[in-house]
Amino acid sequence: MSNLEIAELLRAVAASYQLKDEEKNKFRIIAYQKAADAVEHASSELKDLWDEGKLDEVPSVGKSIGKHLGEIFRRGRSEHFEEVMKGLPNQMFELMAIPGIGAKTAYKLATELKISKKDSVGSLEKLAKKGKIAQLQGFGKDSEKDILESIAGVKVMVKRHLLPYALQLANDITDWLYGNKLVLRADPLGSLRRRTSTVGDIDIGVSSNNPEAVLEHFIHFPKAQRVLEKGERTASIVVPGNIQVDVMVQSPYAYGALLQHFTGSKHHNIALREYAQKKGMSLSEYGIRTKIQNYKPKLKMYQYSTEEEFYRALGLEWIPAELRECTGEIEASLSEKLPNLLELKDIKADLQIHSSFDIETSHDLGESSMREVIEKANKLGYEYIAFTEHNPSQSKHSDRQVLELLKRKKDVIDQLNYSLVKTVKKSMQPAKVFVKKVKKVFNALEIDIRPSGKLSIPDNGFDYLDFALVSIHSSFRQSKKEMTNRVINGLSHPKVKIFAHPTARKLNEREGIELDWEVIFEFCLNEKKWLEINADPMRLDLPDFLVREAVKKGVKLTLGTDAHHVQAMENIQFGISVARRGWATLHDVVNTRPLEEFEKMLY
DNA sequence: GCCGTTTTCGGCCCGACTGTTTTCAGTCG
Repeated sequence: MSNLEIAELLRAVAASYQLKDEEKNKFRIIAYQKAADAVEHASSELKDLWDEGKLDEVPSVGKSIGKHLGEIFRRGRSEHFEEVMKGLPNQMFELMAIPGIGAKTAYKLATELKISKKDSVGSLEKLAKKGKIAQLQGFGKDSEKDILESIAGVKVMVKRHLLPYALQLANDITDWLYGNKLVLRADPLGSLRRRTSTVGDIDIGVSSNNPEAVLEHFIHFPKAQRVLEKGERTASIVVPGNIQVDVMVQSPYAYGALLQHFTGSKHHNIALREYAQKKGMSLSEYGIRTKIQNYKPKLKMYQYSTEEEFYRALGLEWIPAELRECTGEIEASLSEKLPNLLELKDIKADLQIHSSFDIETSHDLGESSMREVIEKANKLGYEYIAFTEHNPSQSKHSDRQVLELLKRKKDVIDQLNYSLVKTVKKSMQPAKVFVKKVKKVFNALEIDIRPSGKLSIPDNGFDYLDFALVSIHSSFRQSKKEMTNRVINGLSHPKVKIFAHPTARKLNEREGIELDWEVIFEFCLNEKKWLEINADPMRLDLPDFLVREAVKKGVKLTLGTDAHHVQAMENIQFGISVARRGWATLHDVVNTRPLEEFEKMLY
């Protein structure tokens, strides 16, 4: 059972309790919902944790739930869960996938209408179209219409959105908002601000003294397909692709509280409020209510215009948005141990770039020339870069031909380096403005690790390289053990320094490979190998939670864009976000080092 | 059912919005 399936099961159990004995113990319901969230966000498979006896490391999974899950892993089912869910129609759990339908509504619909077991959602849709829902007690024409619209939304639901797409959309909306003079500030918040790898909804905070006028303007966003709700302070619309956009307005005096509230994550906010409560404070998007002795309403509301003030009022250092996932950031802030996170300006090189120099590669070649890439690297202020085309395809070449191609590339790069040295010397003439320029380009290669663990170039091919990256591009479904051995073998050559896009995941397309990360981390640490954070928005690989583990262990990281076109070199910002989400500092990332230091680290 | 910076017992985040209601329940973030 996957984590997602377990989370669904726990939610079903929570829903069952909600129907059966809400009054008796409503906190048990919350406990199951919390456990479901925790399981869904867990960074390891629960089955693996259970195997290792580490189930109690998952927060919100305690003795009781842990015992039932153990039973599931051992026997495939839990008697207790079955008992709790007994007598409830299966269809109701499926209907709960429709936004706006919770446990009680789902139960009512499932029991009072003849919902098909096979396709509950489709069946409900048909009945709604016949007007059957509106006839039920407690429902009406409007709720029937809402349900139909929600079902239509579920049907065209697209996968979660990649960061560049979500950022563009958010920018379009804030531009539209700024078209209204009453908007003092508009900021993309939520998961977009936290820079999660993919984004579901778009959340936007607005500072204004006239919320109603601002919301009225917002719902007329030209691309709005329908308005989900509009109140005094918040409104939600749907834009093409069934993407929900939520806007929340706050006065400039209290805007700091809104920024904090709406950035989340949910778990960070809950933890923060629990912490505040112990200090006699209550947090909301309006500010902080604090207990005051001899004060009439007992609680006095304080407003904060900035987030920094808001956190400070709680006795905390401001926490960077990327860290707000309830994974220890509050404790770190409290003890002034927040990491000094990596920043864009720290990066001195891009360590994965594919040029158009044709060495008849096994996978796609880049589209920009080496000259164009160097020019772009100059603009980005880099000190050095690496050309990392794929290895020449093996099937189409003999070893001798591969060596020939590698030599050709080396000759060209040698020439390039020669000309770079000359221009650097020239630019160092006195009285000239010092411009940071690329001083050296490295001759590297991205080499496939074959299923056997062998690399896809002949051994003497390494003579032509400064260093190499290795990566998985085939047979993604090997067992964890096989895959781990394969990768260790692939990393073993002394000139192999970087394990590129280590999980080989493609967001929205395929899961990553299975690896024994403990073994990989250990190997990298001992053998001085580096794990890449691939900044391609489709990859963002190493994923943030593994970056965090690597950083804890002291494993060094590299950032590379995997650019196949100069434009894509700007994606480095997304790699930075992943590094920050993994608590990485400048010291954890190799290509923050100046050229001379980097060269020393290579050998 | 979970959990511990006053606690192994006694708490458990906080508010907005909607529809069907005559004061609130359900859902969501």
